[in-house]
Amino acid sequence: MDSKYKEIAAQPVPRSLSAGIEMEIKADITSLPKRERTRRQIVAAAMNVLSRQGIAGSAVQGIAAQAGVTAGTFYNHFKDKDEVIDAVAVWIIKILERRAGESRETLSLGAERVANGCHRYLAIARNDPSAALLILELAMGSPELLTAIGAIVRADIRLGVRQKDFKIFGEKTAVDLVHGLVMLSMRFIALGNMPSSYERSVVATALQGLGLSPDRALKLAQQQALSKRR
Amino acid sequence: MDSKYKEIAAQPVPRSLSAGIEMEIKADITSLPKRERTRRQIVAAAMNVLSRQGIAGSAVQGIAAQAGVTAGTFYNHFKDKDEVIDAVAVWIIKILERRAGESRETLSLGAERVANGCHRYLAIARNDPSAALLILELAMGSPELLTAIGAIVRADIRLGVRQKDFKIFGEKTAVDLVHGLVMLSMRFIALGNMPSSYERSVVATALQGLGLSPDRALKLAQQQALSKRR
Amino acid sequence: MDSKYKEIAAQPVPRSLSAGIEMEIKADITSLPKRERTRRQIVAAAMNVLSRQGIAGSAVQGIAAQAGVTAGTFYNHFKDKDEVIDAVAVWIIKILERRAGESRETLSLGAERVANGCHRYLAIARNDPSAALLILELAMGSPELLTAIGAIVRADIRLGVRQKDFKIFGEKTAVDLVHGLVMLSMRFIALGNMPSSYERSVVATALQGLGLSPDRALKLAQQQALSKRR
Amino acid sequence: MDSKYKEIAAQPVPRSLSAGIEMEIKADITSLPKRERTRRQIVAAAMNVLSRQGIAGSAVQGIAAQAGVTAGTFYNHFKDKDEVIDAVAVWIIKILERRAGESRETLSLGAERVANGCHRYLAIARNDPSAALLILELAMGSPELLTAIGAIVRADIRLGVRQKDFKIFGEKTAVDLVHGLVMLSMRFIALGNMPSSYERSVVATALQGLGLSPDRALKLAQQQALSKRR
DNA sequence: GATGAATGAGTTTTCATTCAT
DNA sequence: AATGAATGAAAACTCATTCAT
Repeated sequence: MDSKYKEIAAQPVPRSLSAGIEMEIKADITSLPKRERTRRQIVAAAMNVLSRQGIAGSAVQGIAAQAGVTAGTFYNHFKDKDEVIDAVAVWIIKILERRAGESRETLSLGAERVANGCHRYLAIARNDPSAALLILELAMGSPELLTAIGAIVRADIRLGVRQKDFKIFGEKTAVDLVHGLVMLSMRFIALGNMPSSYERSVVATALQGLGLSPDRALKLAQQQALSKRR
Repeated sequence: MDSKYKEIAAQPVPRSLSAGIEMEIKADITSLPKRERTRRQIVAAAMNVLSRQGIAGSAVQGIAAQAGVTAGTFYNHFKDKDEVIDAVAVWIIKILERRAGESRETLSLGAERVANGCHRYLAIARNDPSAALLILELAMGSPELLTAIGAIVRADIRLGVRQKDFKIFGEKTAVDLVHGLVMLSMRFIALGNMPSSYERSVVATALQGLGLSPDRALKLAQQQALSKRR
Repeated sequence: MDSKYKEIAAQPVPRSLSAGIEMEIKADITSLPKRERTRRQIVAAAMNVLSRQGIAGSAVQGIAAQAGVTAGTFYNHFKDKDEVIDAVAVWIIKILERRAGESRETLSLGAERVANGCHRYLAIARNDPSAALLILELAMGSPELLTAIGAIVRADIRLGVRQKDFKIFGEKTAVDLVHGLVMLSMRFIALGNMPSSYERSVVATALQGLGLSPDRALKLAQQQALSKRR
Repeated sequence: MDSKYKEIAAQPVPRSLSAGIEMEIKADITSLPKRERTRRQIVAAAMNVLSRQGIAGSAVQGIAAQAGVTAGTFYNHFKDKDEVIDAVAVWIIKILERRAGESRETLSLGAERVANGCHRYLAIARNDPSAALLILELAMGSPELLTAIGAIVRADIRLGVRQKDFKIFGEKTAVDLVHGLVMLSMRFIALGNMPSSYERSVVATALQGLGLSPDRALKLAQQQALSKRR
């Protein structure tokens, strides 16, 4: 029965960042040529459905229904299921990069930027657990997403090293440290309900791992924690 | 088409630790009563198939075929796919714990133990990429596995703290640091082919994240790296 | 083996009322939009298969094959087996009601109507044993069908009571009397081959149970028996 | 998994007539030779499981588990599932006949006996709905059970006719009247909760259908209703 | 470009039944 | 006689994908 998928589509999404990402994908969609408009609608719908049901649990028909089109239309725009998943990943990277760019502008220290970046990711997990879990799931599946996200923090770390704040054993390892810790913490935050003190502790630990003294690590973690939402 | 599953079963498994784990599961299987013997055979087969095809990509039929029984027999022993996956996870934990226990006996310092443990996990990724990826996938799915594995390193960290080697912001965060970094690195090692210098760098970074000075971190990382195989 | 279901579909249906009901369901099907057309085809096929094989003995695949579609298509139209069975029941009620309405128009007495109704059901059993058995099976499974059919005879009984023909102990019990007797007789007629005198005897007994004198009961039973076919 | 069936077996049976019949089947089982003892145990278990889960919903393995034996043993005693169902039917007939015999001894009038018999069946539905539903289900499947049970009431009706109480149109039809009404009422009682006034009304209606005057019918229905339990 | 309808290959799961011990 | 283990055939249901209109 097709109605089944309509039902899934009808379920309200709790006001959340997933809706946030979904909305960003659909932003100024009206100004686009028709073909691109439908495509975007489908990608946004996929973002929505994938975060709610997980990758394996999502069906093309569900995504199509959520987008308000039929499965046939889906295949007019995407070769197969994987292709739309890739498209979602690409959009997520794009959006995360933009957000990262926005907040980094005002911060001059690499350490600050790293702290800020970590907090931003942890906030996603807190404010929109399902989007966070989707990001993690995507990251597991495609090393590209991992690398892309890594590129951002890599630049910040390099800056921090130049500023003599960080002492690291290798750029890649340093990125992995931050990355690994943050992703694992995102999972815990998204799944359980960790106290917000956990988030600060995570960020401080990451900074210490990059070579900061415990004191400075903690101080920076606190500082950047302030601007929480988003 | 049933032959499909036979083909899967027939594919040779590259000489690997998965075979290693698979073999450990089947060790002294002959001395067991028949029921338990079959059950073990299925668990071992599941270990084999799951690592080759991933969790979502594995079918009960395939596991049964690999075990040399029919799907019906599978369901005589396990309620469903999830149950056998849990059984695999339990076995993996058991085996990892045993291996961890063996090597820790000779090490008195928490820092040494942590270094050694990290190296051990990274070695799994190097020697048996698919088993490593399965472990990672299992860990993503069930926080219990995560916690179980975490318990081992947690004890080592606590020891290191008592010995004034580690300076941490919280036990959980410290565990997550090690865990997150090691798991991410395992993925990279399993997927690409990282140089073995990467492994040392990873371990050193983890130790520095726990509060060790760069020098000692690096030294310990080197030291424990020696006993690689296994 | 898929051919199994094709064979079932290929078996000729003995010229019968089941075919009758099946045909009524498919009547003017060509004028319908495609989706509804297929749906009807499946319901008609279900009617066919269910009467031949019983509810428990019927498989979705068999119904689909009989309808000339695949099982997948079946599930595009019905959530599960139960849903198509319900649809069959609804159609049967609809058809039985229509038929009842047609013959009642010309009869002014409640007693006549009851006699006529009973004969009509018994005729189904005689003319189309398997359809009758299906109706009985459906009635056992869902009290709603029972109630729906009951509503028809209930009105007739009420009329007869107002006309001082019937003396009953309660409307429900009266309905149950007619219902119980007719359904049981339908079974006997459908299974064995009872003489047509049995049918008259059944109707007379029902009328006597409703309070008619033996003479009038028998007379009415004879009278209404004349218009047999259908 | 086999444990599944053990769980079913472990569910407590509400104190009931089903347990009653089950117990009667197992009565003085200890004095029997081993082979017969096991057989009885299985039949009793079948009675238990069939009433709880319906015929289609019962599995051989469940019956075996309930009997405390394995499925293999089941097949040492019965050719197939149908055979044990037949055996249950046979036992039910035997028990119902015995009970009927017990209460009829004291009643001299056919009308009394019929009234008493009807009440006895309705009481089964009230006191043990699931056993009643099983009896009905069995009756639908095998005309033999129907006939066997019918034989009892047939004798009573014949007696009533000789005593000039009943005026009927044929013995078979008269039996069917009683039978049909009682079985349908049993279903209603077993499924919903009908008031006990319903039972009296049912019996009165049956008697009126056999030719009794409304007054006598009602009086006898009341009279025989007194000895309810069992 | 979009639709809606159909497909068919999977996949899980259940269960009556067999059989060596 | 009983067991316990295994079997294999069938059934329900899902879903990615195709295609004529």
